[in-house]
Amino acid sequence: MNKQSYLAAAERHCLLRGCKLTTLRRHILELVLEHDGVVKAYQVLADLQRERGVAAPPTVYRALDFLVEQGLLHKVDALNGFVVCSHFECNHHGLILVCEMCGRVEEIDASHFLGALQEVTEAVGFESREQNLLLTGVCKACHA
Amino acid sequence: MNKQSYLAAAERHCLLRGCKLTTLRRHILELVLEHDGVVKAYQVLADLQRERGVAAPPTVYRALDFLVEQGLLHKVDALNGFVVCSHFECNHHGLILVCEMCGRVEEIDASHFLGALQEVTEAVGFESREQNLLLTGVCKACHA
DNA sequence: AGGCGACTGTTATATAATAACATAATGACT
DNA sequence: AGTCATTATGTTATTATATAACAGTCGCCT
Repeated sequence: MNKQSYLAAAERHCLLRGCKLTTLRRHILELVLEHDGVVKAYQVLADLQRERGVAAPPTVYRALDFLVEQGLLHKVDALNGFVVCSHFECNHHGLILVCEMCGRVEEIDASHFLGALQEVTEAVGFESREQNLLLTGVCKACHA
Repeated sequence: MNKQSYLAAAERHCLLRGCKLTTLRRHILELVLEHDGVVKAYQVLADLQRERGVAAPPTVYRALDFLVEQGLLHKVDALNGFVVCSHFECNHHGLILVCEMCGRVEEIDASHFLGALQEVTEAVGFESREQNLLLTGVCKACHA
């Protein structure tokens, strides 16, 4: 999916959910899209400053948090970063594979798995929040 | 397992692996054991300072990194914290459940599961590092 | 117009982690 | 014992990540 159609889909997605993809938020989303794979908040901040002059951390963090909340981005805790979600429209449980070498990200659907996972945790009385799982490793390209 | 036998087991573990559980590292491990669940590096630092006077972040981080490397602790990225590993002796693939309410941690074995997960990732040519998975949610006690 | 709610701007600060270099302890070898 | 290399720890400073708190703005509703 190219950036334009992604952004259009994101617009629709927000409309459906009754939330506002404002100019700023859309701008931040575009900045994230400019990069392959995982992007850091302060990288986005730098990009924003380059295009717009001054900008402070909260501006970026608030927008990123919004985008995560709407399912448009995932937060990658292990790397203190963010990555675009490629299947925000389907109700999915993604498994996010992050390459340690190149930083690129692959998101595969693992709904059946994570469903089973949920059963395991429920067996011990633990109610896990819906979330995406993340694995780090080495991708096909870098592994060769 | 109580703290004393845990520490004794940790000693053995390190001996077997040919690495040194020095006084400092052991001390840090004890400090982590003092807490239930997830502990933060700066909390450990504060504990250490209380007992020993001055101490700087690298002292703590280095020890924590060592303990993670030896499998005695897990790093909990989502919370910027650390938690003791309760099964460092068996070669396990743990699934770590962190309660958002109380911060307590439950580690269950999910080897079969994570083995299957590995197959899925290999199918797309991704070689995932051995790692423990972590889920956040609400534990039995807090859920009631 | 006025007021409400949301979004955004701004300043300051809290929290987390590491770089770089100095010193000390350990162990191997002669 | 002496020396050398290696590992571990101490120390200072800095970088990186994230949030608190408050001020201003904008759109929208009545």
